[in-house]
Amino acid sequence: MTIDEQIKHLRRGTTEIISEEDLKKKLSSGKPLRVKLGVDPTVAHVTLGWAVVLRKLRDFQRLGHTAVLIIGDFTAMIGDPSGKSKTRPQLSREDVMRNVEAVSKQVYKILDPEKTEITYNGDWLGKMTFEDVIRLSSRYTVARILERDDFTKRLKEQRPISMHEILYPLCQGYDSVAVRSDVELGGNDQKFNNLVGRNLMEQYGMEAQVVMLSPLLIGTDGKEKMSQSLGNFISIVDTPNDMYGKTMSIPDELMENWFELCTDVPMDEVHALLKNPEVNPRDVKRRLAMEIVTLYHGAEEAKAADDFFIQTFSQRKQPVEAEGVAIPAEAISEGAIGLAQLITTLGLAASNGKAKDLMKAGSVALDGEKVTDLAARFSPAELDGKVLRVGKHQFRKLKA
RNA sequence: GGGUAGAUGCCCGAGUGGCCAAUGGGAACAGACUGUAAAUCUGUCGGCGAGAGCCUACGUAGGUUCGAAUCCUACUCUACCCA
Repeated sequence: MTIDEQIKHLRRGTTEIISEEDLKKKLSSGKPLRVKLGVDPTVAHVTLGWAVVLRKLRDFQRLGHTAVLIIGDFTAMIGDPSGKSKTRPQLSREDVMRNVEAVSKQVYKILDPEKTEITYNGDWLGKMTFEDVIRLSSRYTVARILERDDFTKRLKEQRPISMHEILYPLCQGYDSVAVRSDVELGGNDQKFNNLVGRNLMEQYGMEAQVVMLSPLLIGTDGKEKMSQSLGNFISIVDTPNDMYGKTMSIPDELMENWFELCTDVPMDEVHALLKNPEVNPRDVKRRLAMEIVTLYHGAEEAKAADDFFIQTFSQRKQPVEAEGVAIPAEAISEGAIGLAQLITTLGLAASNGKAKDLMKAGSVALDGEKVTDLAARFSPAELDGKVLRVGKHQFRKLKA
């Protein structure tokens, strides 16, 4: 691939490259670049939104470059103020470590472990003395920090900005210095932080990193950016059916964006599909869902998820194979089982009250027959082999 | 250091002695409709309970009262203004 072809390829799913000239220069040098990505361990899942940048990172790896993942174990204790109108709660060390463990496994579903370096920014940030911190802070001015959108906004709205939040961009910027990054990837909301990295590197006499920004993926609610705190996310370790189903639930308008950011389908093809009046939008979305499931679970699972969806949602049939579960002992009292208890203990509803609400609403069925009698009780033998449906989505084959 | 305002359910936000498990909006969940979604309409939306009902909740701890989210006292926390 020529340099221009490489750049064209890398440009997919980015909104801004600062600067493309610099990137070209670095790529032309022929040496493997160190491509930095900061990982925020405040969450326990790699979401599709996050996968956008991870996939970009993988693109670099395929071109022979090194991925430098920085686990922000230290910065997580501050909480990135990006895009937040509120001060974030600070996480405890244990929470952070638990997340790191979960996340670092998931990351390799996308990245090539051979070309990945994992570092923890606590290794350098945690060792700084207060004097070091003061020296670092002296390299930046308050005015420049406050330029940041979210700070400006909060200031104007008279909402609080804590001192530690002001230090956040400096910490992240210093990470770039510490790992000597050539390129830093990030979501659009990271622009400010990443640019601070560029500035600081120059201050420390290094060549400034190139900053590549990707748009934020809108979540399944179609409104907010995908994030775990909002619950509008798809995890890359979701089951194929979940992943597929959640994808099908996104608003139509999001499809193009999701194709670009979450799949490798050529955009010409996507546009053709979307423009063709003969094609049912539902089927375009099925294609999208299949592509996504294929990436994380393989083509076979994707096909199965598609079949499952068509049967249970479009045709409203019971799935051929519902997930089997044993009837938990806690649900049985005096030899019989109340459905509400069963639903709750299986985790299909948050409480008995909720389970009963669902029954009243007619959304609970056994083998296709609605059960609305709240007092009804069943013996384990009666339930054995039956398929319990709760809502449209959830099916369980019961085993006594 | 001085002053002012405030802390209510997932979020916002009403309530200012009994009619309050707490108006309203949003979110969420379910039902109908449908092309999957969206939109729309309907219902639900603290816990336990088949139900009657019981329990727990309005920053924390006490107090007044037959009765408090509402009054009093102390405390904690937050924001803003002045220095």
